Amino acid sequence: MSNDDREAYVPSQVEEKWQRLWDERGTNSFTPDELKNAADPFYNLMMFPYPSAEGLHVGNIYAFTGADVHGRYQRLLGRDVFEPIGFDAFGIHSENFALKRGVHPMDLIPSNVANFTRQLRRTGGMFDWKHTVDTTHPSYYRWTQWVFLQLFKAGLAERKEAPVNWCPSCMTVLANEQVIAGACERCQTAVEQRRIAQWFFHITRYAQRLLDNLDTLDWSESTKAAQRNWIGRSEGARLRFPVLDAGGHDSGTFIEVYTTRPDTLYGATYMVLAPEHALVDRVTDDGHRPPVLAYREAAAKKDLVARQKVDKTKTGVFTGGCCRNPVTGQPIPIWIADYVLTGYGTGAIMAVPGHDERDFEFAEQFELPIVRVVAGPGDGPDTPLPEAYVGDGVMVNSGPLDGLPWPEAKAKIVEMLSGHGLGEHEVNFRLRDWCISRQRYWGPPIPVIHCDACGPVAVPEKDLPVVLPRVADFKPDDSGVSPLARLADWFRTTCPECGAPARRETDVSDTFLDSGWYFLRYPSTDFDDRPFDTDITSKWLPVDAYIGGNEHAVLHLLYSRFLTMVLHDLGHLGFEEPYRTFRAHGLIIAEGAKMSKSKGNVVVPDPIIEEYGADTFRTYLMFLGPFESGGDYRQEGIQGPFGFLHRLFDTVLSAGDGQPDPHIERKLHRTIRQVTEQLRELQYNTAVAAMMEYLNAVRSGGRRAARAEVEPLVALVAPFAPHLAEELWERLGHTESIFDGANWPAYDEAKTVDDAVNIAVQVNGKLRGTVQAAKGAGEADVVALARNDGNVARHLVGVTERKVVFVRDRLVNFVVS
RNA sequence: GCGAAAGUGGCGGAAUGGUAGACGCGCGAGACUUAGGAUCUCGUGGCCUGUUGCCGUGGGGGUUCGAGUCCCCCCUUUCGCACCA
Repeated sequence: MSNDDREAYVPSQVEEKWQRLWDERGTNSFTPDELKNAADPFYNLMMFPYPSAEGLHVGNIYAFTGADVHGRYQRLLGRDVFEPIGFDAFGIHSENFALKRGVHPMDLIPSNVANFTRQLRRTGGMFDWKHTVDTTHPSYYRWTQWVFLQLFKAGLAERKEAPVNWCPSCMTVLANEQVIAGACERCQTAVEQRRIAQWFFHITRYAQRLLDNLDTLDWSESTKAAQRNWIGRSEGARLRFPVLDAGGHDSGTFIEVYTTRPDTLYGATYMVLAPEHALVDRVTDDGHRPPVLAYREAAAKKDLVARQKVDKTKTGVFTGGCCRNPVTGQPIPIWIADYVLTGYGTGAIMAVPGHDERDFEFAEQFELPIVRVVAGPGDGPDTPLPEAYVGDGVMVNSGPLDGLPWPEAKAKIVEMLSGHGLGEHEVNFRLRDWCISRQRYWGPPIPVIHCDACGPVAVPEKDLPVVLPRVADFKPDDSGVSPLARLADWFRTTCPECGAPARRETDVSDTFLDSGWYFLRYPSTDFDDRPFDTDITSKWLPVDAYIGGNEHAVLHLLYSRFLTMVLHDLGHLGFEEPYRTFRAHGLIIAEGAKMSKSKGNVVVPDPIIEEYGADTFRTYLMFLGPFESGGDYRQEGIQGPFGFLHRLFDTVLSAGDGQPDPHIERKLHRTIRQVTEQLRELQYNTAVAAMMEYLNAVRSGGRRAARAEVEPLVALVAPFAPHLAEELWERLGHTESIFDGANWPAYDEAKTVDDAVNIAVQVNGKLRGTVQAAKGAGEADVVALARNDGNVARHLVGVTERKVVFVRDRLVNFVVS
C-alpha cells in the first residue's frame, strides 16, 4: 500500500471530536455521588492560574500538561482521578490591568475567564469543569471570609499598627515577600516605609511546626530548602547589658541583644542599636545629641531600598553612652547604625568585630577595638586578625571559656549568665507575621465591623458573604485607605454585638488568602452551605499530587500549609499538611533565552495548537527536557513529536492481526517497564523517547506491525496525546474511553530478558571489542570467547595478564602489564 | 556573601561505577515525485588517507580493574534570598 492511499492524521478533527465526546459523556467530571463513593480517589492538583487578559502562556501550559500527564497516568492505572482547575482572579494584577484599560474588573474578569476556559479545554487537560472555582465569585469568597473569621476568633488575626512597605505607584501595602531588593515586585518602584493599622495573621506562632513538618513531606528538596531558608530558624541567646550612668555605674537600665554567638561575648567591644531603638534617647548624652538625632532622622527618611543597599560601607554615630560587658566588666561604647535592623531580634546587637564580618567592617571604619576570642588552627590568643575570623576553633581571651571549642562555650556561657539573670537561650525566626490587609478595591472585604464600644467584631457567619460592592471609581489614592472607605452607604452599619452604629472594615484581603485554601473548596463546590464537606474532604484530602512552579515555593505553599494547620487545630480538618507530594516543574525558555517581548521569542500557544494540534504540542513540551528542570523551546523541534504521532496513527491503522515478532515483543515489555517507571517519577522526556524508539523498531525495514505490538503503545501514549489515543483506541474496536477502566498495560519481567547479550571486552579498561554470549553465561565461557575476539587477541599479545574482571552479562576486563 | 541546582556533539538532551552521546532537531547523501518546508532510507562527536588507531563529558588532583557518574580543590552559569546579629 502506498502512503497516498492511507488515511491522513488530521489533529484538529480528532481533537474536536474527543473534546466534544468527553463533555457529552462527562468523562472527566464527577457527580456529587461519584465524589462521595469513589473507590480509589486520587486528587491531582495544579496551581490555578491568574486569568490575565493576554491568555494562557506556554509556562502555564507546560505546568498544566505535566500535571495532566500525571493525572491521566494515574487514571489509566485505574484510579479515580479528580483534576480540577480554577481561577485566582482577585488581586492587584487584575485591578491594575483594569485601571489601565479603563474597564471595571467585574467586567474584565469574566471575559478573561471565558478565554482561559476555552484555551484550557483546547489543550486537552482532564479538567473537571463541574468543580471549578473563581476566587472573585461571592460563592467562593464567602468562604475565604469564613476562613478569616476562624483565625480571628482563634486570636490568630490581629490588627496592629506597623511599619509597612508602601508602594507609592501601586498605592498599596506590600508584604515583605512582595518587596524585591527594596522595590515593588510588580512595578519595580522603590518602596517606602509607612505606619498603618494592618491585619496580621500570626504565622510566626507556627514557625517551628512549619519547619519540623517539612521532614515528613514528600516534596522537591529545593522547595523544602527554600522554605527552611525562609523560616530562618536560628539558635542563640538573649543577653542583657547594663547601661552605665555618667558616673560609670550601673543605671538600672539594660540593653537586650540577640546573638547566635554568645560564646564570643568576651570579644564584644561595642554595642549597636538600630536608629529606631527605644533606648536611643536614654543613652545619648547631651554632647552627642545633635548628630544622633540627625542620623536618626536621615535613617527614618531613607526608604527600604536605601536601607538595604548592598553597599558595604557602614555608617553610624556614637551616642556618648556606654554599657558594661557583663563578663569582662569593661565599659563599651553604644553606637547607632542602620546596619542593625529594627525588625529582627531585639533591634540591638553586641558587636564582636573579631568574629563577625559586618562588625569588623564597622570597627575598622570607626577605629573601635578588635579582640580575638576564637583561635583557629595554628592561631594563638594574640594572632592578629586581618579580617573577621568566622571559622571553627577554641576560645581564647575568654576567662573561664578558654580552651573550649566554641559550640561548648556557647552552652556554657548561657548557663553562666542565666544564673545572674543576664541572659538565656533563645530561638529566633526570620519569618514575620503575614500582613493580609490591602488598601485596595479588588479583593474580598475583610469581614469585620468596628464598633466604638466593642472594638473589632466578627461579621456573623450567617451574614457572609460581605459582598464587594460594584463601584465606578475603584482607583486607589494616596490616602492609604481602601476605595471602599469612600462608600459611606456601604460601610455604615450596626454592631452585631451591641447594635450601636458601627463601621465596616474597608480593607480587603491579600490574594494569598484566596489561594491559601482553594484546594479545600474544589471537591465541595456542590455545597453552598459549607466551605468544605467533612466526608468528601476526608475522602479526597490531603492532595495526592501537587505540581507547580517554584516561584510559589515559599509564599503560597507556606501560607496554605499554615492555614491547613490552623484549620486542623480548630477541628475543621483531620490532617495538618495539605499536600502529600509536591513537585516543582522547571522553567521553559525559548531559543536559548528567557522569553520576552523585546527578544521576540515569546511562544504563543494558540497558533501552534492550530497548526500541529494539542497532542503534538503537549508531547513536544514534555519531550523538551526533564520536566523538573524545564527546557528550551525551539520551534523546529516540534517536527519530531509531530512526525511521531503521524507515524503512530499510520502504524496502528495499518496493523495486521499476526503474531507479534519475538524481538519486538521483548522490546515492548521493556518499553512498558521504562515508561511506567518514568511516568511515576515525572521523567517525561525519556518516556517519550522510549516510545519513539519502540515505534522505530516496530516500523524498521518498512515492516507491517501486528496489532498486539501497537495496542499497548496506544495506552502508553495516552497521557501525552489523549485525543489521538482515544481515536486509535476506538478504531481498535473499543467502545469505552481508554481512560475508563485500568487500561495501562502490564509488562512481564520474564519477557523483557533477551536470551543473548552483547558483552563489552576491555583491556586495561579500554574497549577492544564485544562478544555475544547466551544470557547468564558463566565466566569461563565468556572469557574464552573474549580472548578469541580478533582485536582483543591482538592487545593480549606480548603482555602479562594480571587479572580478569568479569561482570555477568556486561563485560570482561583483562588487566595486563 | 548565604542557599539551591547545573556544566556532555552544531542544538535540546540520554547514560543502576561497566560499550559516552539514547531519543529528537539540524545537517549531508539517496529514493519517490510535475513539484515539495511532504514522506521514506542511510549517514552524522573530533582527529589521521584509512575497517585497525588516537583523543574526547568545564579545569586540576584522587579512589577503582574500570569514573560523565564517587571524593577533594578550583572555574563558570542559572535561580532564590540578601547587613537576620
